[in-house]
Amino acid sequence: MVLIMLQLKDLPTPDVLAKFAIRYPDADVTAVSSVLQLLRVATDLSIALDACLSKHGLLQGRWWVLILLMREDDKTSQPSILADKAGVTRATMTGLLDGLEQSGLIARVFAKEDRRTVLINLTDAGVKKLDSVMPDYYRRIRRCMQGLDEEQRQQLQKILALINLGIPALT
Amino acid sequence: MVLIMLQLKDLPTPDVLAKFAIRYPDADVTAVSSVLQLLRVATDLSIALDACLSKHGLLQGRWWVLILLMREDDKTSQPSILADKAGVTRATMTGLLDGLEQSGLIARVFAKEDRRTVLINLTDAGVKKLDSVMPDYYRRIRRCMQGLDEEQRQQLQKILALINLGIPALT
DNA sequence: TTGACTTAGTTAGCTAGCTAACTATAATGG
DNA sequence: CCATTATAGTTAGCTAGCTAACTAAGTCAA
Repeated sequence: MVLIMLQLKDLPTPDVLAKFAIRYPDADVTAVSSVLQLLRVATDLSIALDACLSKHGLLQGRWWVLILLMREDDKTSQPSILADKAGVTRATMTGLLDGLEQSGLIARVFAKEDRRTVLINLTDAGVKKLDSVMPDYYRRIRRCMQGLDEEQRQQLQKILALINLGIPALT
Repeated sequence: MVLIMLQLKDLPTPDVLAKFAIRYPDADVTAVSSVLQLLRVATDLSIALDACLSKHGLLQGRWWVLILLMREDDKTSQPSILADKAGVTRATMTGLLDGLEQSGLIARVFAKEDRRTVLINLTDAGVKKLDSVMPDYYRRIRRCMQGLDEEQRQQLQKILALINLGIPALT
């Protein structure tokens, strides 16, 4: 997964927003500030999680591939399926798998029935790597979210679902 | 601003999360799913906004620089200040300004009092460009957020502020 | 006043995404 | 049953971030 946006260190103050709202009357001030804050917090979260992964020698893209493989009962999948699930192109997946194969965390096996397809297998080393990363990762998420009670988490998910509904209106 | 993360097309279903929670008892299921959904929605939002900007021939980084300049009363700033406000390195800002200068949207002027500093000025063409982009951008944000009433927007901002407080605990 | 340090900006080279073009294999239909 | 089309994966080259190293200019203190 890869979200691209500026870090927005300098969110507009209410008076800056008001000034822009005068010049551009279409501006919905609370909508804009909500969206910007959402992007800002998500960016900071993503950067912090990246830092956690890099301590374990992983990058977000590669780590996500390991998780997708771990979800499979036989710890096996295919590049095209992994690309769809991770939301990257097949070309990008080729690169991610190259890195993981070099580190010995996955193995490429050619399929017998269809010689076009490659089976991607999570190796024992890959399982071991995830087993060392995930507890740390989950502990950090827990600590980060401990200020929110169960009701607030549900509110957040509901609100995010509403925003998600509105995203098609953007394009 | 640039947020980096996978697209997470395939968020874990509750039963996948539960399976992982058994293997990794530190997992806080509602915390993890909230964080992942937050990253997912923010990613989709960011991609949709990028698409909007690219229709106007802009990229997010460059557009953000124009906005920062528009906020200044004299429509002028410096590369280092812009870099800090945008949350990018000075090297990155050099590249962004190169592109904007080539398009004629900003101009570099050497300062007289300190010959190290370069003054960045938003040109008339830059103002015109923003005046054509911002109304469209604001209209889209409005439409995207129209499903949320004022109370929900406040709830969102409050919850995001709480998460933001927890982010230092991640590192 | 000159040598060491600081600051502003740029350049060079790295990364991990992307698209487009390619090879190899399989499926299909006239 | 062979020509066309579709599918799986890879390669090549682009982009916009990054870090590290650099130049040029200003500051400060012995």
